[in-house]
Amino acid sequence: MSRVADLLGAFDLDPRAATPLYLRLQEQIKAAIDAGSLKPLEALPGERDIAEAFNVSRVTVRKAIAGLVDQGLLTQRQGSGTFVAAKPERVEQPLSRLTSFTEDMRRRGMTATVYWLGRTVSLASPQEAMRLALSPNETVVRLRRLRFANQVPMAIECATVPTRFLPDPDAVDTSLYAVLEARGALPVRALQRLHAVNLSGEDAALLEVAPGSAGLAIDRLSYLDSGLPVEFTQSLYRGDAYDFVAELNLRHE
Amino acid sequence: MSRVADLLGAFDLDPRAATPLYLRLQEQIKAAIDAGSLKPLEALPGERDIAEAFNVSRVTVRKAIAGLVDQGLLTQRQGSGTFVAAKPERVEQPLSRLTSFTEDMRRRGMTATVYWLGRTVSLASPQEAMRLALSPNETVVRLRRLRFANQVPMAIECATVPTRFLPDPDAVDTSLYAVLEARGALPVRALQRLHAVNLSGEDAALLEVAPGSAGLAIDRLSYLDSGLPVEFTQSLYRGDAYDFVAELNLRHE
DNA sequence: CAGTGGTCTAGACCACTGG
DNA sequence: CAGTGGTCTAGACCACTGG
Repeated sequence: MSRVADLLGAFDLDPRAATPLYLRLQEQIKAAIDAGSLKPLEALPGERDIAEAFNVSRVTVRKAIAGLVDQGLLTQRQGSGTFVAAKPERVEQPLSRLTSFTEDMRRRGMTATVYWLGRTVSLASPQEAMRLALSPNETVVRLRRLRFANQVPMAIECATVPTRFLPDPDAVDTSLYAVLEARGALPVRALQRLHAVNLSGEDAALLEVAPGSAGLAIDRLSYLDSGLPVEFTQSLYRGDAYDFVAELNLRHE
Repeated sequence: MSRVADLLGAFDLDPRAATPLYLRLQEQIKAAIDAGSLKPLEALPGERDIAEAFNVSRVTVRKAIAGLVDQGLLTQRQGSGTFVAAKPERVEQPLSRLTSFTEDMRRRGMTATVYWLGRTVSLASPQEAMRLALSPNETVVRLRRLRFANQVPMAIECATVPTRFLPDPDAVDTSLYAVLEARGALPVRALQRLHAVNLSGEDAALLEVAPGSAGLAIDRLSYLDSGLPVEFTQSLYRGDAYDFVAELNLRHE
């Protein structure tokens, strides 16, 4: 038995079969990887050897391999060979997580504290009414807070929540999300819009940076599972102290 | 002038050119779509006609087309023909998509153009070697570009790619990802880190804003499905002209 | 240097489409 | 039916790798 057949198994190449040759060959190779006869980082036989062993043309072998490379099961290096891809090893967190400042800082090993700039209840502004899908005479709670991480001012945060979901602004201590969760109104999805701004003198002073310093302006609109908007938050983060991290994935169509 | 050349433009097929024939042909077809001489839903000339007109083999034509089909720009129907895909018009994009600037702008209905600031090949810096998992004596391609959307400067982008994945910096025209995809090294996952900065005089001048204006600094490290890092890109976006949008989801534990 | 993958050709036959 | 894309062959030369 040849080395190739050893690794990849026997191959029935009935030319009258319904599925194309290259697809059957692809399945063959895939099976060998799944079965473990080809281990991660191990090299496949050369394309010419596979072609000869299975009595197909090299183009057909390449087409079979190309599909597996696309799928990430194999990698190719010119002049070197074709190799089984390394184990995925994902231990990561989900794509994009919706987190509160408090939780975010705790995960980074920092202590989150808050200085209250204001908590008020008033009629929704036309802009707020539109974003939060409210009728014009509904009321909202506004929570303006200065956020610290390890005593360093990090962000100015202004959250707007319909009183329907949060009747009492004084119920919020450090975490708005904790209170919303307790009231059964925890947002599960959010749309976030983010751009860079030069901080005004007033904002810069609160954040203890020079006027005109770069800041990150983040607008966030959060939704319940039902699709109802719960919270609209405008934040200003210090550009020099905050990193926004995201994991992205390629669309699979 | 033949019908094919009419649609796809003249083609210089210097056989000694650095970039492969099929990639140049691919660019040609793409350009015809972008320029509008091939409109959405319109049929391309037959593969045999293209091959004859450009004096290349049909296999080469098919490989060029295959890449564009993968990118979603073309669709093929056996027995019928190859057609320009319908306008993108995606109402909502998936959670977090890994996109190229070119693609991003096209989706926003803007035209992306590029001014090259430099393309070099050199040894990887220690920092680059670490991020891209290279041995210290490996070489990288550095692509420095100024990105425009509708003639307005939007971003300075500096991409670093191991020559292992991109041997020839001149192969990249507008889209690095298109070239990487053609070379079978399309990243499928990326980690992005983003913060606000005040733009230096030099960067501000390139972006046509006042020195010290706020900008968005985005570092992105992209990975193959195998987990191997492919590309490290540092970008500076104009704070006043670019919105970064993300959809977030609550962790499900 | 031998061996690898990367590109390319000129041809062939097939299944399918649509007038 | 002519024309299309889908598959496949047997060969060639290239750039690159790594001993």
